Amino acid sequence: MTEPEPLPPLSRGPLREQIRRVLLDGLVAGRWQPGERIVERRVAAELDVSQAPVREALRELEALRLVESAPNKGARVRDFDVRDLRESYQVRAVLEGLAADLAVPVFAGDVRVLEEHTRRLHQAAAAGDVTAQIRHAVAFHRAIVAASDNRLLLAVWESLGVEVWTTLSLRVYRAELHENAEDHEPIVAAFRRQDPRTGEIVRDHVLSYGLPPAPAPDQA
Amino acid sequence: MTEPEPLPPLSRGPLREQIRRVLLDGLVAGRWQPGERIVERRVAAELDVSQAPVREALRELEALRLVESAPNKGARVRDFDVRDLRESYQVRAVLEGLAADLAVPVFAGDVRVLEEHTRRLHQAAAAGDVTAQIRHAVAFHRAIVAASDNRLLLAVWESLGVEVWTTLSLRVYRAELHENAEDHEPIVAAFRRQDPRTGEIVRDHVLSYGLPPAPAPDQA
DNA sequence: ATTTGAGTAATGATCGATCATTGCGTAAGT
DNA sequence: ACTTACGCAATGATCGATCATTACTCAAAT
Repeated sequence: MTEPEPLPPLSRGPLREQIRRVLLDGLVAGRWQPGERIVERRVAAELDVSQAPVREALRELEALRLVESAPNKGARVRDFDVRDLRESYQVRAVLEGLAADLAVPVFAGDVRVLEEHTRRLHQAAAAGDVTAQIRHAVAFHRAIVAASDNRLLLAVWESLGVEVWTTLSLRVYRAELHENAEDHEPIVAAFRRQDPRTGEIVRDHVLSYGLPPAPAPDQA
Repeated sequence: MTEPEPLPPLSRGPLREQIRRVLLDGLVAGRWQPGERIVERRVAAELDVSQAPVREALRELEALRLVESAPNKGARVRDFDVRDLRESYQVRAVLEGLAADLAVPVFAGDVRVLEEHTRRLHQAAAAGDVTAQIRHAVAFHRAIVAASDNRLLLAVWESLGVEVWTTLSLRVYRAELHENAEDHEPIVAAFRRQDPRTGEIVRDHVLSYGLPPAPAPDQA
């Protein structure tokens, strides 16, 4: 088995997953506006599939809180607001704070993985690739959660849909991109020296994302 | 509209919800054992419904991590272990800790709701009704999370399925029932005096649930 | 003009049937 | 005996059609 890529699988995975991706892309691209309905049959016809897998895909989007639905009412795109972002960062902060505390002994000072993510984040920033910046910043945070060795914690964190929400927050109301590489250095350093306050540091780092655009620091 | 109860609705709500309840009850009652498969068609035939709503109900159980499934493999009852409980309490601890901090100014010292839950918990304990104990203890914790006024936090907490998991943990391996009423008094008191350490107190309280049976306290 | 209610189109919820994958038993081949 | 390939039953995934609820139109009644 030395073949690197057998062939680009024309249709990989269950249908519902492909549909979910299409819907996700559509939401991120703004094809459906907030408040707009997503009609199961219309999507099904458009993708030339039946209603069933579309339903299932919509359920997954509902779990990500990207759409909301009531019985016999169907799904509609959620109308995001700043409150959603604040709530998200509050929850992320405590989750990732816990993850960091749990991850410190797991990393055991070996932070090469985190350094690699930071490096790519730097590269993306230098190239001005916002999408890649988000992707690598999220990967950085995810690596911490994954290292916590708490499966539930990882599952809950994934259910927040951090990458999609971050992307959307940039699109919907042109929020600032907080994820700059420098901010992650202190975190890497904390893990490197196995600082008992690493959780606290990570928590405050995430929490700072949800804060107003950063007050002018030129006043003592 | 003064009629108190028009009629006990013979079949309320969407089918999938009724089915979900049946499956939940079955799991809690031990009708399906850990590791056992739950076959969509068999359940459908047994309840005289079609496969579709059963599928949807199973998806919800999967979200509660009560069953696990892989594509084309179907669902099977998860094989819970102590690790699951430990993970659950760790996550609950930070979530409810955050909720408590957010809820302090919301309660503003008015803890009548929490007192009521505590009172009922006492009653249930006195009556030896374990199920009611769990129900009221969970309601107590849920009240704190609900008071946090963070919708995402509440949604994430609900997704943990605390009540079902607590009940199951008693059934599967006869875990101890930690939820005794006295333990909740310090929490109520902290909210009453709006203690800035309330979050910390709640966090430690929840975390203590996941600890071993409590070491003998007779040694200084 | 406003309200009420029948009628209807749109669409979610559910159904019964079919397609496709998996698991497993069985037998030929070594 | 062990391995491999074939065939079949079980079952998840998907489909096309039907049922049931909702949202809406519009006209008659007030």
